Amino acid sequence: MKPAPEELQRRMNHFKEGFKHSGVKLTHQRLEICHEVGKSGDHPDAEAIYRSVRKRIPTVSLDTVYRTMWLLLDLGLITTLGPHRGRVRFDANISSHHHFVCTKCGLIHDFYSEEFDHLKIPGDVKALGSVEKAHVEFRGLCLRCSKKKRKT
Amino acid sequence: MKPAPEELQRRMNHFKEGFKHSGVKLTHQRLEICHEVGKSGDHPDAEAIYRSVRKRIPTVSLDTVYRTMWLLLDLGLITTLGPHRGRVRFDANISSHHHFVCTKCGLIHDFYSEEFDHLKIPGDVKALGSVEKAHVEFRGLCLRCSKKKRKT
DNA sequence: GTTTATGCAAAACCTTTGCATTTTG
DNA sequence: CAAAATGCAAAGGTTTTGCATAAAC
Repeated sequence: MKPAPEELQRRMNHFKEGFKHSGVKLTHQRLEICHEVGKSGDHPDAEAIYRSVRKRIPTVSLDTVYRTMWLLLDLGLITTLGPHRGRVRFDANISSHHHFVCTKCGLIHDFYSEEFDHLKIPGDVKALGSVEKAHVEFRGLCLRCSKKKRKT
Repeated sequence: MKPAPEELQRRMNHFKEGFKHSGVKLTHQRLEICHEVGKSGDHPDAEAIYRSVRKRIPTVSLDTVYRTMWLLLDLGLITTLGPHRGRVRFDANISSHHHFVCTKCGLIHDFYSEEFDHLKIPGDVKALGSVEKAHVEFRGLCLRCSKKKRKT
């Protein structure tokens, strides 16, 4: 499910705009990393991005990939899937429930909703496999983080 | 948001049943680990569980905690937050979208839905903070994994 | 008693950091 | 040119593994 060429173009512009806007330098490496991430249809990890970029810039290093990805994340130009930076967390609550996640501090709060437990599954999702559970995640800032001054 | 005592009891029974059913041994350590996880209202990482359990079994080791958690996961008695074991993955798709996640192989597939983009936010969630985005995740087995024989 | 799980220590793995060098604006 | 970013190598943190000992069935 790779993005169409126009979509990639749009993403690249968005990345470049974001960089300029925040005054960070548009280096060769960063642009190539953005290009790789932007054209990926799956959800690559740092290693995968590193491998791809290395085809074009053989001297690029893995830590530059990480630095660039966290930069993109801080600028709100990408999101991450999975655990808040590294650690796996476990959920003992096997009854169906949903989460509010603070994008800043990583706080996760459970909530329950009959309605969300039984969301209608779209046809194109049914085609992907058998759905066992629906899980809704609301992302935003928790009260505590809202109070702190924003950095922008 | 710790579970009520009855709920903890229910969870413990569920854990024990699951263990017996699959023929793994009900060791002292495993039961204590289950107890700690079961009574946790937040979403602890391995280290946090380890620290708690060590108060009761000072000689317990961190790797036993990990082994037990993965066992619980394999038996479907807990879930993890974040799709796959450990690695951070990045998502270049900044337009609002949702995911189908295969709980077995970790495959993640994007899909779009106007409806899910604008889910009504429950009152108790509003009280937690400001919601910026809604994200729906359907979990199940992808076609490929459904075809493979189940291990049970 | 046999099989399975544990604890330890060491390894493997993923991510970050410090610093000299290079590149960007 | 000044400020910021890169690459390298080494460190930091998390998770896994091998193996002898101990515990469960």
